Amino acid sequence: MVSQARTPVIVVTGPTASGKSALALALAERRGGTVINADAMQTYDAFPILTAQPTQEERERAPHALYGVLPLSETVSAARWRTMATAEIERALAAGRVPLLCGGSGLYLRTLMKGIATIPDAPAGLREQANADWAALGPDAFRARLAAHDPIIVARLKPGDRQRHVRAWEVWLATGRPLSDWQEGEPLAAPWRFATVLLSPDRAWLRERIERRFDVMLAQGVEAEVRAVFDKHPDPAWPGLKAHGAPEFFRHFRGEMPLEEVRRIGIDHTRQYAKRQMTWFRHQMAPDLVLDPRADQALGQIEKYLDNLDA
RNA sequence: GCCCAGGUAGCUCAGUUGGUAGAGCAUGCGACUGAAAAUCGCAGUGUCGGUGGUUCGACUCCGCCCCUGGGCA
Repeated sequence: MVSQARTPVIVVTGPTASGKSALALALAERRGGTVINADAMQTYDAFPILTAQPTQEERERAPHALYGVLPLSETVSAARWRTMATAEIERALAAGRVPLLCGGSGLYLRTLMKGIATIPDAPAGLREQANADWAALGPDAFRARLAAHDPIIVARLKPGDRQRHVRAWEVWLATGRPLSDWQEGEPLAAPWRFATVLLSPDRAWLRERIERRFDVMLAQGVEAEVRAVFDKHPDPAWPGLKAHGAPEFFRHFRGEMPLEEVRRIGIDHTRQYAKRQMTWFRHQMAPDLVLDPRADQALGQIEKYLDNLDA
């Protein structure tokens, strides 16, 4: 048994449907770990099936944290997740357990490991107004208005990138200080050592797996799960409603799309997301261990690596 | 069998009065500092159903054939 004081925080990441959860659970069982969710969508409580959260049985095999902890009406962000994850890591360590981050939100993991600029929260409603401005003014005028206060950020952003322009404007309005200026500040570094494991699957294999998983979700009753939320007429702006497949199911419920198309588009979007994740990991991350999830010895390789760290 | 409408990128389709083609989606590649399952950027690809003809030149016009959908028998 290795000394837990020397054991780093373990990070298991990779594209969606690559087998992160199963691997993390196996590791947690063998090392006395707590699995901590590092996936934005899985923090919401509304779509456990659609977002592929661990099942009840799986959660009984080892402690799990940050799964389905926020109502759909709330918004997670990288910084908010970092705060929650930090608390969970500390709690696990205090209980003598190995913190095991598991998830595919690359930005969140980077925010935790390398930090992010500290910026005050913007008052509610500002973002909504900024989005409305973008629609009313059009990209060029919105951009010009922002450039008058934060030329640096405007130079960095692609002209069509509504979301980031809106964010920059919101920060300027809320703080009177340019976002580019805030970002100059020293990010808070995490106090722990991390051991990062990246699952890097073959694309064709993953594409097929994503399709199969969608069919499994259908068999498990995702349609009813999404329907229950649809029937409550949620605010369409809630970020949690963007889980792959949810917008398509909504259109289906409105009679605008056959189920077969929901399936097709849901699968397509998930595959596109997996591609974006792989691009992110390839260029934004330097993992300690890169594994092919198809390999049976993946678990063994990780344990060997961890044991060598402690030796 | 006859009539009509079609056969153009992987899919759905556009293509002005003849000058060898282009959108959306899909795909590939990339960016990424508080919505990240988000938000964006860039880039392919085509025996224009087949075949003969008219023409300097045919995806565009004409003949024949094949296939698909609809209608009439």
